[in-house]
Amino acid sequence: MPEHDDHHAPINPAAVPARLRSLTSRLLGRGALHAERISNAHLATAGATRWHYSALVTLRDSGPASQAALSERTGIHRSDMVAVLGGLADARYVERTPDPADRRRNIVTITPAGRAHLSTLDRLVDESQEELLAPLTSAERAELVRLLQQLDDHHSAR
Amino acid sequence: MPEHDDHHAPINPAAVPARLRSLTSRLLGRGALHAERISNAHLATAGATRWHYSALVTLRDSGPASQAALSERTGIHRSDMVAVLGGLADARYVERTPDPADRRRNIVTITPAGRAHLSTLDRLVDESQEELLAPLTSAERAELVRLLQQLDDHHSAR
DNA sequence: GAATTATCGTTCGGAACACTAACGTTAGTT
DNA sequence: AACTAACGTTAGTGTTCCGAACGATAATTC
Repeated sequence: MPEHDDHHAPINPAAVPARLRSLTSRLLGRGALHAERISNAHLATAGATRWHYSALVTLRDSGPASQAALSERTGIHRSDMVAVLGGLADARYVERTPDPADRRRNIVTITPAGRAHLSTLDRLVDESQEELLAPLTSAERAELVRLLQQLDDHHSAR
Repeated sequence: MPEHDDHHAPINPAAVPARLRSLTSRLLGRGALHAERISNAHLATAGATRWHYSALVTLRDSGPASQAALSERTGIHRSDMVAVLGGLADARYVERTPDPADRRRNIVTITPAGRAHLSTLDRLVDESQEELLAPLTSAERAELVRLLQQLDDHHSAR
């Protein structure tokens, strides 16, 4: 007969050790997972992914660009960019036209339909960030962004 | 003839748009990637991975445990834990013995050799954190850990 | 006590992600 | 002219995270 309070007690009831709990690399991984799940869930309601969103935002805010330039700006690998733009082009959210000045390149441009779609995605992303950052004050959110940017800038530097 | 300063200039030289640059979910993803690369590179010099490290630390700091308990504490999926412990057991860093009180369970224990190995890994992980957090002051590192813990605690809560 | 329900370790496989290699095409360099 | 390099594209690899299912065992319910 089982004791009700010691039911499924593991050999040792201790939780995550402090060493692990305060490991920044681990916390970053877990934070990224949470963020990824939340963002994908929201964006999926509009049939989009984070990659689609990144590409569209970059096209809107930094203007038309070649696929290589888009890759560099978004961090999406150029071999993955093909499918992302393929999907966006199929939905008429972007247009791919050959660059007359350099025939190796495509000039990718966001369409009016793409802008409309993007404004929906913008809203979904805002909701994602709100859900993700719910436990933090707005000062804390700003500080977190600042620290993460410093980290990224440092390690992305060439 | 190419101009040397405009060599490979993309259609539009603008960089990552601000909207993208300050997106916390994106920054978390990039930070996690940097952290993962650095940690793996260091741990690989001792033939280990982050999973091996997490398991060993948890066994040392929280004591012997079943595989299910280990899974819960480390966040490693129980189906992946099998191979991790298999590797550690092959190297004699842990021992898996059936639990006499519950024959479904294995009791996993870290061996003296495992502790010795772990002290090496501890050093490598410390070096990883130092490399990862190089651009931050020690106050900033503490603040980053605090913020990330708040985030993780909130989203890991059941 | 028998039948059901749940947990354990384990195997298999899938989905997403980041990336490499290679190719034909085009441009730039020597 | 010959070489080198970048472009978009396809195919494929390794890792990570996860769900499904299984036999074995334990706990719960009738």
